[in-house]
Amino acid sequence: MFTKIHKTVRGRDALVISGLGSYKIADTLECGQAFRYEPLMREDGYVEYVVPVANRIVSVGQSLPGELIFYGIDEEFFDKTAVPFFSLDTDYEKIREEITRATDSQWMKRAAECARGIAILRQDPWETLFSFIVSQNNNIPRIRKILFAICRAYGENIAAPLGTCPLSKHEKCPSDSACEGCGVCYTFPSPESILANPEKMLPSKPGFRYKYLLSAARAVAEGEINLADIAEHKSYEYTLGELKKIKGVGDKVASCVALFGFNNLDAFPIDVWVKKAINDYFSGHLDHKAFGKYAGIAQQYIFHYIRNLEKSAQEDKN
DNA sequence: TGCCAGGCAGACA
DNA sequence: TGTCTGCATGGC
Repeated sequence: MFTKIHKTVRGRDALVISGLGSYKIADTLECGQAFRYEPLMREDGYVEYVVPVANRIVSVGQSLPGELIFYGIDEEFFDKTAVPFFSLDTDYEKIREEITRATDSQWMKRAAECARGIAILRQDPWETLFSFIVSQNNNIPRIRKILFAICRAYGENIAAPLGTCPLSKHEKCPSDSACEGCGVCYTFPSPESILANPEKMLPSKPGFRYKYLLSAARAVAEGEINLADIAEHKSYEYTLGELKKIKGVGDKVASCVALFGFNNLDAFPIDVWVKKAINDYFSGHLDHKAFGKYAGIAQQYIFHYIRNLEKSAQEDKN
């Protein structure tokens, strides 16, 4: 269990959380499960990110694994909202050991070691659903770009009063009136606001996904699927079945939403990267059920590791 | 310049 | 039931 201490860090009031095992905020945010975050600082082993959490701008920094520094949030918001969002109440070190024990594959053991510190966030189900529809046949930088543009088009700026967003002084956010440079400082558009003016999405260039985003907005707004009911049900199979009722949502998107939006840790999304890992390192077959209720976390380790391997190989080539 | 990306639906065999 | 193809667009 973690401990909380209020103190001044880097000249700012902060809530410092210790005892989080190997938790790494950079790997957790940048491992492909979330798209709306913005790195604010990376220097001398210190990283800091700005993340919208439940319509508040949260600034979180880290110098040491297992210790997070939250700026500008009160303890009540931390306990009720930040703890579940960042999954700080889950012992990922124990889960990682369990996953390592469940496999004979040395490659999988290395993947678990490489991904040490990654936690599965508990994101808003609607935002996760919308985001992973955008992710179809797309790359992460472009997914972020599209989502940021859509948030700017529809969302309400939550940086008010002006200057409360740390990004307002950031080079990526040159605006002196509000945070118009990125999508982090905006609320995520509701299904109803999308339906009220769907054409506003078009300048964000969602491409062929436009019709799928509309069908998702319609399904949620008109009650064909009930996200609160799915969250209450807590079963992966039920979540998958409900989400796949939406035109444009297949196994991959539905299982990502189950994992990252509904915390179904047994979900096992198979995308091009995981498929490649299974083909190259598991002789074309991987029984994910061997990882039991943590299959989704094992999947994220595989995704993270294979992408890092490919990235290193590419850097060696250049 | 061309390949590819956290896929999916529809056509066809 | 399984395989193939078109879809929009831009990152690399």
